[in-house]
Amino acid sequence: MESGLAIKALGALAQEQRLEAFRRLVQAGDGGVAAGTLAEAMGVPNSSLSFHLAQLSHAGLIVQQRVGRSLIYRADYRAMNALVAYLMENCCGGAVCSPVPSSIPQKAERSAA
Amino acid sequence: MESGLAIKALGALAQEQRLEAFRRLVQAGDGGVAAGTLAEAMGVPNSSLSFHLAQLSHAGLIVQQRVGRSLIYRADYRAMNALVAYLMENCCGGAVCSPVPSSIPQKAERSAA
DNA sequence: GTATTAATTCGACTATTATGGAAATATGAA
DNA sequence: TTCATATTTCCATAATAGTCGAATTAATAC
Repeated sequence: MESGLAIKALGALAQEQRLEAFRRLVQAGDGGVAAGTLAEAMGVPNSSLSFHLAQLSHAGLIVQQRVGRSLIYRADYRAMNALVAYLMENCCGGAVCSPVPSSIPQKAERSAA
Repeated sequence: MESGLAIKALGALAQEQRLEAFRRLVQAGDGGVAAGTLAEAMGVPNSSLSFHLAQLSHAGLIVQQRVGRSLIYRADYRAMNALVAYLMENCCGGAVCSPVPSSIPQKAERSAA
C-alpha cells in the first residue's frame, strides 16, 4: 500500500461516525447494510451519513452495490488488511508489532510494565 | 483501547507530515530524534513540526524527553501495538485479519532486550 | 404518465486543522 | 549577566472538514 492511500484510509477512520459506521458494516458481514438502515440505526441524518460513507468509499474501505432502490454498503476486508499490514510494516520498526488478538491466551507481557 | 483514543491516534497518523515524522521516529529506534533535527531532515519549519509533534504526542504515539537544550522524541511502540490490535479486533470482523506481511527482514534492535 | 421510496448532491454555514513568522521560554556557555 | 542555541507558543490567516435541510436523481409501482 502506498502512503497516500494509507493516509486517506487513516483519515477516513479517524472520525466518530465513520468509525462506528465502518464497525457496523464489518459486523454485518457479507450481507452489508443499506444506507438508510444504517443512518437510522446510528441516529444520523441521511445526508450526513451519506457524506461519511462517501469518504469511506473514496478511501477504498467500503464498497456499494445497488439493489433495487437501496444502496447496500459492505466493508472491504482486503483494504483493511492492507492498511493493517502497512502500519505493521512501516510504523512498527519493521519487526513484529505483537498483533495478539485478545482471544489468544497470552503467555507473558514484555518488559512493558 | 477505547475508541476515542483510537480515533485520536488514527487522526494523528492521517496527515502526510505526521505520518512521515512518526515513521522516521520508528526507524530511529530507541535513540529518538531531536525536534530540530527532524524538522531539518523533513524540510519543514520548526513551528509547523512542533505543532504536528504535539498532536502525535497528545495521541500517545510518541513521547518526549529533554536532553540539554534538545527535546528528543521517540515513537511509543506500545501505543502503536494497541492501535493495530484495536483495528484487528474491531474492524476485521473479530476474526483474523490475515496480517501476514510475508517476509520482513527482522531488524531485531528494539526495547525487548 | 404520476406517486412513492431510497439515497445522493447542493448550498450555506460553523468548526476544526494547517501554516509559518515573530515573540516567548528553557537550557547551557562565556 | 549576556549571548547563543533549541524549541515551543502565539497570532493571524488559509484551507479543509462536518452538519443538515432542501432540491435532485434513481428505481419501482400503479
